[in-house]
Order: sequence, then structure tokens, then C-alpha cells
Amino acid sequence: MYRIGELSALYDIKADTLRFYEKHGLLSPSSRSDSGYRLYNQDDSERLKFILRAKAVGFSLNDIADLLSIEVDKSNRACADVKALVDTKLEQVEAKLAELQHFATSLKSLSNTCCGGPDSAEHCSILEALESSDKHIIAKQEHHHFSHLGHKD
Amino acid sequence: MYRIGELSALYDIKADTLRFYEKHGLLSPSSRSDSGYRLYNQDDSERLKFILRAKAVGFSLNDIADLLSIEVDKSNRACADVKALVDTKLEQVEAKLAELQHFATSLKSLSNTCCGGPDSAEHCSILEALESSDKHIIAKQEHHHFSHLGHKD
DNA sequence: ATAAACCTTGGAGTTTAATCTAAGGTCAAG
DNA sequence: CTTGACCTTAGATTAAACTCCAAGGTTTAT
Repeated sequence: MYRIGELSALYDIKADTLRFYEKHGLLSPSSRSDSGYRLYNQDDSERLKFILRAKAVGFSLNDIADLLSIEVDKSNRACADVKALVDTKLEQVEAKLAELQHFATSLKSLSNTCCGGPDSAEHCSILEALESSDKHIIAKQEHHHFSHLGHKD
Repeated sequence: MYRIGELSALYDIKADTLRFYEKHGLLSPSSRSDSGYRLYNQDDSERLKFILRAKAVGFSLNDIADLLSIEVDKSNRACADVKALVDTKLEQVEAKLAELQHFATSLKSLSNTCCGGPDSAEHCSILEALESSDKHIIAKQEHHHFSHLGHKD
């Protein structure tokens, strides 16, 4: 069992943030001490980890509440409803994944192209890298027989 | 050349948002009409696309300004500085990618497990799926020896 | 030439997600 | 048995990212 200060320290957030999440229905401590202190158990901690992960990849607290509601009213929802909700979120996640992979490719290409030395960065630009990675994809489609050289997804 | 209303319509955002981005140094129109109307060109439009993509994957406008600054002061920065900045952002992107892949796996497993029918969703939970996908990974790693059980990160 | 639909600015208001403040209760250590 | 670090509540304040409003100028179609 963690008190609010212990759990918040564990995830490097403020105790206030945990109270805020509780007020907004995202995470309630599973019990209270005799004196009213919040007591969080391991499941509560897992749930918090989920919330923080989802937040880190760009979901709003409302989005996260939607996802968590799948658990909360488990037996009150038809499986079809749950599936629809999950599939919608899955589409969002996969769209984000595609964007991020695009970003990662561009950043890598930028990092590799860049001399890394003390010269001016005349040709270093994210936008150029994004453009050239677009072009690279097109080029790859037209020259697929070179695919064994630096194959990327 | 696009006027503010045209560009905002193109990306389904408010004209106010474009003025806000301008005020905060993220995107300025490359020119103005005689009467002072903002005129955005194709490069401006690309830059906006980048901003919206980065936002969608969870970067703050400050983060995005950092990334764009790589372009803005191109020849004023040493290549080494650019490389350091890019590599920092790349680490962030790859951390987000890992989180998202974790999510996508869990959501897929949830979607597959779920009957999708009119029955109650007794066993449908994101948290369970996240847990079980964790366990799955561990199970795979320890598949040949059952000597240690309950190993967790 | 005048309405409708655009645009300008400055400034105020909203939403989301915290974060802080005040006034007090709890608990372990000296 | 008091000091200091913790906790409680309600409510105020902050920061980021918009979003709206008022008062007026511009463009285009009838």
C-alpha cells in the first residue's frame, strides 16, 4: 500500500495530480486509512502507469477515461460496444504510429546526413528531411531492386 | 497562394489558430497582400502540415518550435548543435514509438479476445490486455525454463 | 453601390491539466 | 508533548493552446 506521497514520488508527479485524477474519475485509491489518508495498491499503481503512458503518447485525459471505462463498467457493456470503442482507439493509435515512424525516419536521416561537426548547418532541416524521406519512399518504389541496401520500414 | 481562410479550411483548423501560431513564432505567412491580408505559399503549407503532425503525436508547441528552429537558423548553428538537438528529439520519438507499439499490441489483443457479440464484456479490459501482453513477452523469453515464476519489471 | 463574405487588430474568454494556498488533522521521533 | 513531515478539504491560480468578440477595412457579386 502506498500513501499519496509515496505513489506520486514513484512516478515523479505531484500528489495534487493524483487528487486531480481522482476528482476526474481516472484513478481512485482502493482504500483509505482510519484517518482518511488515501491508500493505493498495486492495481492502482498499474492503472496510474497506464494513464501516464497514454498521456505521454498524446491522448487527452478524456480519451484515457474512455479507454479505462472499458474496464470500469465491464459487465454492463455489451462486448460489441467494447469492440467498437477499442477498434476506434486502435485506428487512432495506428495513425499516430505511422506519423511517428515517419518522424523517426526523418530524424534519423537528418542525424546521418548532418556532418556533426563545427560547420554551419546549411543543409540541416527537418522539413527538408521529411520532404526527402517522402521522395525516398517514392524512389524506393521505383528502384526496388536496391532494397537490400539499408532496408527500412 | 492561400489566404488565411483557405489554408485553415485546407487543414480543418480555425483561422484564429493560424494567427495564434504566427504570434508564437511557429508559422508566418511568406507575404501579405497590398491590403494587409496574409498570403501563405506552398512552403508555408508544408510547414503547417509538419506542425499539425507533430502536435498529433503529442509534441507541445514548444517542442515543435525547437524542431523547426533547426530550419529557421540553419546557417547560424553549428552542425554539432543541430545533431545534438535532433538526437534528443529522436530519443523522445523512439520512446513514444515503443509506448505506442505496446498500446497497439494490447488493443489488438483486446479486440481479438473480445467476442464482439451482444454478451457482457466481463473479461474485456485494457489493463488486463496490457498486463497479459507484458506476461506474453515474459513468457516468450522464459519459454524453455519454468524455474523462476512471477518475474516482473 | 451595397450587401455578403472575406480580412485586419487588440483584447477578452474558454478548456484542459495541473499546481498552489489556507486552514487544519495525523503520526513517528526526540 | 511538541516539532516536522506527512495528510485532509475546498477553492484560487497558473500555463498552454486555443477560441471568440468588437470595430472596422477589403473584395466580389448583383
